[in-house]
Amino acid sequence: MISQTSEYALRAVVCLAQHPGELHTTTKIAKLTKVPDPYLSKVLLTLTKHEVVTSKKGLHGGYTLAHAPEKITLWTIINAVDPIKHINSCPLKLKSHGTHLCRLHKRVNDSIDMIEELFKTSTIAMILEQPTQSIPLCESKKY
Amino acid sequence: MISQTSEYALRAVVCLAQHPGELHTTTKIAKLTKVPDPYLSKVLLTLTKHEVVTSKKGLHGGYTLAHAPEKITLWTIINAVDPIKHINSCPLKLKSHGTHLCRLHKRVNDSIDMIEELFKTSTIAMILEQPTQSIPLCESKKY
DNA sequence: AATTATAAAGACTAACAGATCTTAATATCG
DNA sequence: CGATATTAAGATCTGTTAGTCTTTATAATT
Repeated sequence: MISQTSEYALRAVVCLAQHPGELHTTTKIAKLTKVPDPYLSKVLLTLTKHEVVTSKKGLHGGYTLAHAPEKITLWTIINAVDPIKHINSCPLKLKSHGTHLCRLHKRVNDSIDMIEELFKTSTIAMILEQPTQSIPLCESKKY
Repeated sequence: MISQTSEYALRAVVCLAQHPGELHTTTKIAKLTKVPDPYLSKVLLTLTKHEVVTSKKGLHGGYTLAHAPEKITLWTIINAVDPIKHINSCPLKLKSHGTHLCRLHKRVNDSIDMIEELFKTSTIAMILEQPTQSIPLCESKKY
């Protein structure tokens, strides 16, 4: 339902949010999030371009969040790496439907709208809010 | 968000539902739904195996719905060709999370649950209910 | 029985997402 | 300045999904 890339991006951002202000190298994030290191570097590059995270090059460089966790939604992240596609016009290209979807495509698109809305109203801060039994990315109860 | 294959399957079933009782060949459905003919035959095969449609071989054969449109939901169809995968346990395989998801994966899985629920409560009969401005698959107002 | 139209099945190809590897650019530190 | 650790960028490999093609099995008609 959501792509592997999106899942990885979410993990990376959550990881950075758990250590506010600190710079993390790709390798470190990769280990903490269990994402393949070289692939993660691509994902982080995309997140940088979309200004979800900021990067610092060179020795002692790394990544950090570009904004406060309250300002970053799941949608921001997903949309950066793998944008949600809405059905804006008839997939069959029927002229008479045009932008006025039939019930079938309306219904499918409604579900997409619904998910997008949920993601837009879910901030990283909410994800980090204590306490639940499981802490994102962490094996124990502390992080 | 939903796969191309699912979209094709939905179209095919809607198409059959619009002509109740009639047998349709793959080629005919392909034309009406604008789906590539040889690929559609694969999709229809899957739908047959999941008893969404029934097939009749040989001369004057074809496909028809296996059940009344009221009994077939969008979920039935999507689940047959491209099942919705839920997050049942921690994608990072963290032992302490196990089946108890953290907030991140809970939130993502909630969205999947939500979509599934919408699809489960959407029948083909509802899709065909008259009238809206656009009739599924049809260019004009008549079918 | 022969012919024909059809679904079923499987082999093959193409495109794309996911994942890896290599090199270049850049910043820090001694 | 030179060495080093890091991101940036791009080339390449791989596996999956989408799409095509060919052959086989089956049923109806003549």
